[in-house]
Amino acid sequence: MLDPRLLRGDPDACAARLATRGFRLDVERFRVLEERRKALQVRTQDLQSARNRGAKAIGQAKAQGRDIAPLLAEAEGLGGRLKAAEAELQAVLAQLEDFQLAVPNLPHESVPEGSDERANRELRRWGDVPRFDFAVRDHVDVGAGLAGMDFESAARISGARFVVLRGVVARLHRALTQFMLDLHTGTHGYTEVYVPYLVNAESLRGTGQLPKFEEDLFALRGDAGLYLIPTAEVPVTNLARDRILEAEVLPLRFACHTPCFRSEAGSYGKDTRGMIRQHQFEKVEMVQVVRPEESYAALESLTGHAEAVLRALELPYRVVALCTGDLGFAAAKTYDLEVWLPAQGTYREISSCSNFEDFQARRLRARWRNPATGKPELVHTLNGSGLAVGRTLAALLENCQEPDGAVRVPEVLRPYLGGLERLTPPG
RNA sequence: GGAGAGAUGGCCGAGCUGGUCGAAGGCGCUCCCCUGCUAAGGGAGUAUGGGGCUAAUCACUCCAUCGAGGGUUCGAAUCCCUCUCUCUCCGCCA
Repeated sequence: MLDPRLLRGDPDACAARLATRGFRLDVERFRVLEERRKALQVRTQDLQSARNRGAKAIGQAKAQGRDIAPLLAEAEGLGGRLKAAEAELQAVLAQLEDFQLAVPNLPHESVPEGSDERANRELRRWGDVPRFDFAVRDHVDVGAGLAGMDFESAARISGARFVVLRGVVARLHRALTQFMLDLHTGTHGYTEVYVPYLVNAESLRGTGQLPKFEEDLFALRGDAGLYLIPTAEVPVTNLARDRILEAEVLPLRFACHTPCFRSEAGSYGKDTRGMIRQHQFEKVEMVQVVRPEESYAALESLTGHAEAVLRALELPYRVVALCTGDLGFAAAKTYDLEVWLPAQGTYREISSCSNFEDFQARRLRARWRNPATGKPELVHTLNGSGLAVGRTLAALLENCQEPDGAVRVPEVLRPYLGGLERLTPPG
C-alpha cells in the first residue's frame, strides 16, 4: 500500500509514476472518495464528540444527585444520527481501502522505464555458456535417462504441471536444497526458519497477493479460509506483521525452504514441458526486514547471496534489472537472476530479488522503533529466491550433462551426495 | 471432539456491582536532581492509529482503539451474542 498522505498530497505525481509501470490510477475517483471521506469523518467525529460530552455531563449530574431528565432529552435522536453517519463513513472507508489495496508500489527512481520485459536492462553476466559437441538434451530427457524424472506418473497422480523424481535425481533435488540452506545460514548470515505452508487471507493481503491475485493461488475448501503458500515470502515476511521491532534486532534475515504452490492461471501453453513451470515446486527463500535507509544496500547484498548459489554450482547466469512495466505488484525494484538453459538456448528466470520498501510493511503494520525519533516507523522488506530448486535442478542437469547421458556433479554438491562425482544412467 | 479458564499499554498486571478509565501499580525506557566511584535514592515524563487546523512529520484540538465483530445503553475495558486465539483436564493422534 502506498503512503495515504503521499497519495492524498499529490495524486497526480503518484499517477504519473504509476503510469510508467502500466497502472492507471483513477485520480478522479480517488478525489471523490477522499472528499466524501473527509466530510463524513468530520461529521461523524463531531457527533461522537457531542455524544461523549453528553454522556459525561449525565454521569456528573448523576454523581451530584441532580436531575438528569433534561440532559437525556437533549441526547434524544443523537444516537440515530450518529449510527447513520458511522455506517456511511464505514462504507466510504471500505471503498477507499479497496481502492488503495489495488494500487501497486511506486517504482524506485533507478528502475529503467519500459512497458514490458524487452525494456529490462541486463547488468552483468557470469560464467561461460557451455558448448556441446553432441546433441544437447533438455532436463526432461536427461532426467529420464537417469531414470529419475517421471511426468507420466505425476500426471496420473495429480495432473499436468507436476513431477515425480526418483532415485539419484530426487536425492540431487534434496542436495540442492540442503546446500542452499547451508550456504545462506552458514556464510550469508541468515537464520533458518520453518513456517506454515497454509496461510490465512490476512497474511496474503500483507505481502500483496490479495486481494488482486487470488486466481494465482490454491485455496482450501472449507471455512478455514486458508491458502497454500505461493512462496515462503508470505509466511516469513508475515513474521513481522503487527510487530514493533527493537532497532537492535534489525536487520532480520531469514532463509526458508518450502514448497510453493501456484495455480499458473493464464499460463496455459507456456512451459508445458519439464520442470520449469509447475503447480508445486521447492524454493529456498531469503527474506530481510531492514531499516529503511539500508534497504537498497540490502537489495544488492541479497542479490549477491542468490548469485553466490549459482556461482558455487558453476551455472552461467545473468542479472537483469526489471523495467517499470515488468515489476511485480508490490516491488519498488527487482533484479532477476536468469540461468542459462542450454536446451532452450536462452537465459531463464531462476531468482527474483526485490525491495518492497515500506509497501508490504504498511499492509503488515510491520514497524521498528527508530531510536532517533523514539517512534515506531515502518520497516522495509525484501526477499529473493535463493534459489528456485526445481529450476536449479533443471539447469544443472542441462548444463552438466555429458555425452553418455551422465551428469557431472558440481564439487560443492558432492558432500550432499555421498561424494558422488557423476550421476550415471542405470544399466 | 468433550469440559473449564483466559485475552488489558514495550512487558507484567489491577479494574470487570456500567459514568472524570486511555485505563491503578510494577518493570523497562527517557530527562532532571542527589550521591566524591559503583550501587542505591528523589522528581518528572513515557501507547498507537486517524481527522481537523497548519508551510509543518511543531503546536492546538477532536475521534478511535482494553483479542475481533455485532448488540444493549444517554454512556461499555466492564453487561449480552458470535468468532478467533491461548491455557488446563479428558478423549484421539504423527
